[in-house]
Amino acid sequence: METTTYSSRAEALRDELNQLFGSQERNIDQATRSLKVLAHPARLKILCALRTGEQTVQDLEYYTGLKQTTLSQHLSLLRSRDIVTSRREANFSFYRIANDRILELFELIKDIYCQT
Amino acid sequence: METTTYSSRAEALRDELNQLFGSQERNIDQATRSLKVLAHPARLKILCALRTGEQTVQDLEYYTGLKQTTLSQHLSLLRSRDIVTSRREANFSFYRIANDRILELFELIKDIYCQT
DNA sequence: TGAAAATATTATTTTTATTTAATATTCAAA
DNA sequence: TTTGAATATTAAATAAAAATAATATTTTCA
Repeated sequence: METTTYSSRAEALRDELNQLFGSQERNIDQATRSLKVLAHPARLKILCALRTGEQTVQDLEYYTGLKQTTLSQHLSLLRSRDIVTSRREANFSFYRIANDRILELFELIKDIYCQT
Repeated sequence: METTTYSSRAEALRDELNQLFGSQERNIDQATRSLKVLAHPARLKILCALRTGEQTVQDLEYYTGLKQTTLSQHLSLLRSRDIVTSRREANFSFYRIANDRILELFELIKDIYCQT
């Protein structure tokens, strides 16, 4: 029957293409999860604040106006996706943007959406 | 009382900083909404397919393996955030990446997460 | 030691996004 | 002028993310 033939052709083509960017299936998931973490106003604000260097949680609390517990959850998410890293000194935590690629990505986003 | 003083100082600082990137409040929302739309595996796949030029919905159906109705919704979202544009010819719709900035953003994401 | 400051975690509720399924539109061609 | 192909829209059900609130950890210092 026509429909069966047609859809199996479609499926074959799709499979072929999936194979083509096959191992990228995982890459796409990686990228998706990172982008999801970036895609939140509070977390973008945090990155704005970290743009020029590391900051304490307290500073970030001031910057963002978030309550400690909420901020901490956002930071935890950002850390889990390797967007930021942290170090502890006494009972202060310092956060910074994880690496230059992420900074580059953030700067591009800023350039696109913050035309000065 | 101490707490009141403390928190009002914090608030003042926060307000000052909000004012500092004040009009960016809107920019941050803009960026957030666009990033949210990018942050989905199906929609990233669509962009992969559109990377080299415009495609029909049918082609995208093959590429992504999504059913027509789901794909159409994703395309609608991408269009609503100006990530893609579309044109109609007969009863085919052709989609393409909206502009070079978006393409640039996508390419950077690809570079970061698809180390070949 | 134990109290307090700074930060982190967990559980619950609320909100938002996604999928699915059904239906509608638009256009071409018989 | 109605049939079918291609695409779009809407509504409902499901899943995922966020906010809130309560509590826990970690470290310093009296």
